[in-house]
Amino acid sequence: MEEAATPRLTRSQRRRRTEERILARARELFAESGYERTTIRAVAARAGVDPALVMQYFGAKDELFRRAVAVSTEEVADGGPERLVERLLAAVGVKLGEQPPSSLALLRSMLTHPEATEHVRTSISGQLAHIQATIPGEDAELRAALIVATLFGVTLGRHLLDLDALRDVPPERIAALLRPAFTALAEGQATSDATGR
Amino acid sequence: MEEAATPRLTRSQRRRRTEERILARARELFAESGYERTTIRAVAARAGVDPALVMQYFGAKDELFRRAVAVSTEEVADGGPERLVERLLAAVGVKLGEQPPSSLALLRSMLTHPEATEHVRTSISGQLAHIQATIPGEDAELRAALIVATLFGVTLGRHLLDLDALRDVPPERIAALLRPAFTALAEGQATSDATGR
DNA sequence: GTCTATAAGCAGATAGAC
DNA sequence: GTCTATCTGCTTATAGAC
Repeated sequence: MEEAATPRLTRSQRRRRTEERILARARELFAESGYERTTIRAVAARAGVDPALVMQYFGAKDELFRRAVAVSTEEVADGGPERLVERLLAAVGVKLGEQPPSSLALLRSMLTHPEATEHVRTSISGQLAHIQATIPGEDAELRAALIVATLFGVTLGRHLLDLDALRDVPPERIAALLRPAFTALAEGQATSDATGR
Repeated sequence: MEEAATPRLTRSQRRRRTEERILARARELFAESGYERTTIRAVAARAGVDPALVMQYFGAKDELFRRAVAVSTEEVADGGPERLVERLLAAVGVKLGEQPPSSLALLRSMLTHPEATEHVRTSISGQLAHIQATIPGEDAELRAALIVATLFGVTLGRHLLDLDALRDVPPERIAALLRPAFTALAEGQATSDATGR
């Protein structure tokens, strides 16, 4: 419509790029330091823009965080009960490979940022319900919860606590060791007399 | 030495009591909201004292936090390899019973407060080394790490994320379901071919 | 459209009155 | 010894100049 000299990128394209860059840097910082310790100023500095611009684009810090963690909701692949353990181990592989920064950002703040807590709780409940549905027996819910908790603990230990014993281990080795444990949880019989009573 | 009217509590006793009360309330708040969101003012308000008094006693917020989480380093009871699983399950019972507020305060901030992260990492490494020493085979370290991670995940899910599926379950039931899984991790053989390669 | 300047609020910490 | 009043610094957020 106008006589613009057709720049290589239109304004809206440039805007989108800048926005994406800010978001990427925000994810990094949220993943490193959590919600509270991450400042708009630091995000802006790392993205090479003015702090006011971040506010202009995202309105408020809450909103920036929400956008930064928005992507991350995974699903455990569907399937019959007999292949459950294999699918779980595949999930282990995924969780222990490269985790997307958006997930790490969410996990990092999950214990201290109420909204993040709720997000994680919902996500876990979803996985749990899904696994539960393919486990037989009346202990299904608890068994599913223990499986999810294990997955959870390993992911945390590796990516957020950086435990030496987990950090540099190939996912396949972990999956191999976890297989009998998951099998026991998913299919095994409960042993009574846990307390020696 | 002096003519004091022997009050029911000496000044130093009163002081110690007040200090303990502040510490207890601080633990509660740190456990609920984490380090960042807990303010000296809020601690003082809950303890019914003046904010300046808290500073007087503890000097700085960091120091208050350090004192609040100081107590919590547990040990997995010692013993030979053959009883390892039973000792682990006993630890489950402990971890799933009432957790001391100092532990919860530490755990709540473990992902976002660098000092807390380090504290937890050290504590976990200690447990890990201990368990590792009683597991045979060359996978000992990794197996121990997976056991600790599981314990960790369950504790977190129950006490900090308040997962419905874990919150109200008697520790004995959880221990019973966990036994075969721990046995598999502590004594079982690794199955190869985790990736289907 | 982008940035400068600044407002407004809240935190931890301090100095000094009582 | 305990509290009042305040300082200093840092944050998010806004208003307005360029």
